[in-house]
Amino acid sequence: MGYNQTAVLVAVDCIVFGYDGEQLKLLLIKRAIEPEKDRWSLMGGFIGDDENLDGAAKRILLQLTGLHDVYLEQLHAYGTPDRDPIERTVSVAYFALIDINKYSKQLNDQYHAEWFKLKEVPDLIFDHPKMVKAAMDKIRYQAALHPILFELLPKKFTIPQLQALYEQVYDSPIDNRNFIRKITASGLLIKQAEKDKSNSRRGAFYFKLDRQKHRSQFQSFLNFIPKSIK
Amino acid sequence: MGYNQTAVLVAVDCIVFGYDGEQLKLLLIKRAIEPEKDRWSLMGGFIGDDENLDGAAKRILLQLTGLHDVYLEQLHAYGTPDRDPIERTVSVAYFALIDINKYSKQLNDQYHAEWFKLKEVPDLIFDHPKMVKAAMDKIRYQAALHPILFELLPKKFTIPQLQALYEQVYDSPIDNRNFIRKITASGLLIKQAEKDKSNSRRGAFYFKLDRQKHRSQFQSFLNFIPKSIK
DNA sequence: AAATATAATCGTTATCATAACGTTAATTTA
DNA sequence: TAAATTAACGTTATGATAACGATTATATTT
Repeated sequence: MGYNQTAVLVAVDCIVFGYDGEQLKLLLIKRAIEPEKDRWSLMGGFIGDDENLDGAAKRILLQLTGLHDVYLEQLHAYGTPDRDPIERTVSVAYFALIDINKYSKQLNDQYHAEWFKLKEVPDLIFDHPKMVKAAMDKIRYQAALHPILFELLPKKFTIPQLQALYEQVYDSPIDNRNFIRKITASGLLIKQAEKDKSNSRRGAFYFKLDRQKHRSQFQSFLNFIPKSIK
Repeated sequence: MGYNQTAVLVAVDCIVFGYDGEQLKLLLIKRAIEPEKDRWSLMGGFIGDDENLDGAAKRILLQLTGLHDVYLEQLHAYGTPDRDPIERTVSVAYFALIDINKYSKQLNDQYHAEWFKLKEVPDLIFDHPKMVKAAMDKIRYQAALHPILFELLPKKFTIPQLQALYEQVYDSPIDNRNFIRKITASGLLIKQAEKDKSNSRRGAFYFKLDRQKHRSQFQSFLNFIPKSIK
């Protein structure tokens, strides 16, 4: 029975991005097993017998963050024969975007997970650096055309927070006046009465995302970033 | 030794698109083995022990078309547990864009390969219909932003051929005068002295792709399709 | 009370991309 | 020679956008 072919392990690795309103960060764990024990690594795991790839990614993300209903997207499959020195493993990478404030696990829990600023990511095992770079490239590409970055924000957020997020994703300053105009023109935001006064004297209004419009306009190729960046 | 996990088969499936100057087509084979023997299928195969995923896709494409140096891009990994009824197989799908005229194998060779017009694709096995749809969606997305469709054309081609290709990809008519302007403004084409007189009385000039510019402008988010389609 | 820091609003302009449509040119067939 | 067919060039109005300037609001610090 079967095709009489060499079977290999299939794993899923998750590149988890989070934003705390100020800094865009990457979630890493300290690898618990040999080889490369105690080095920093993406969270991953092998697929289960009754699980599809998306399901495996969801499960791993739940284990790592305690969160259901996270924005998750398949990135790329990696299959160089020697990418794992112990046993041949094909890895399907996923990236996730979450609101750090929702992150419910204790840091330094069983996985010794930690958030790293994007510019301070440590050395990673295997081909994980390549995965992280590919994920950032994809997010930049996607965010230029679709409103995905809202997935990183809490339910209520301010425009300065939103703008800082875009500026970090593109590592580039954005004109505040044009940014506001474009964002408000998109109709995606609903202004709240309340203000966030933690970061300024005047205070910045909170906004909520119009989920209805977000869904319906997701494919509309909105350009939220200035051309000069492209 | 090893991680003591259940191993599965990993295959690569290729969605091969071709253009003959008139029709955009999909290359399919008649499956030679059980299950689903003699039904139409994408060309696929299992990864070799010393092969990475891209390498496996290249090898399969060479077997099927006789071509090296084909435009090939990873599309998506599919891993539903029962997608292959015989043995669990994770498949990494790739799509390829080739000039049909370069296709060097005899049709009805050992794989019983045949070209099908996109609107006349037969029933396919397993989740191959999903893969074909995903590939078309991705090509439409990519072609709206990058000049990938040139990969489908021969060295020398005419503007009417190019336009017909875009019209088929987007299943939508395009204004010829605006199309020409946009294409010429891109600077990607080099006009030849010779004309193709097979399809019209006046004859259409041949053009060649400026490979240098094609490479350097590939990331420049050119919009070759009218907004109305988006 | 004045200075200050951040948020938000309103406005201007030059440039560019684009859709929609009209017109002319070249060539072969009837 | 006229008709038919396809290719190629031209015009214009509209909208998006980047890059600026200027002003107002708010509450804290000096």
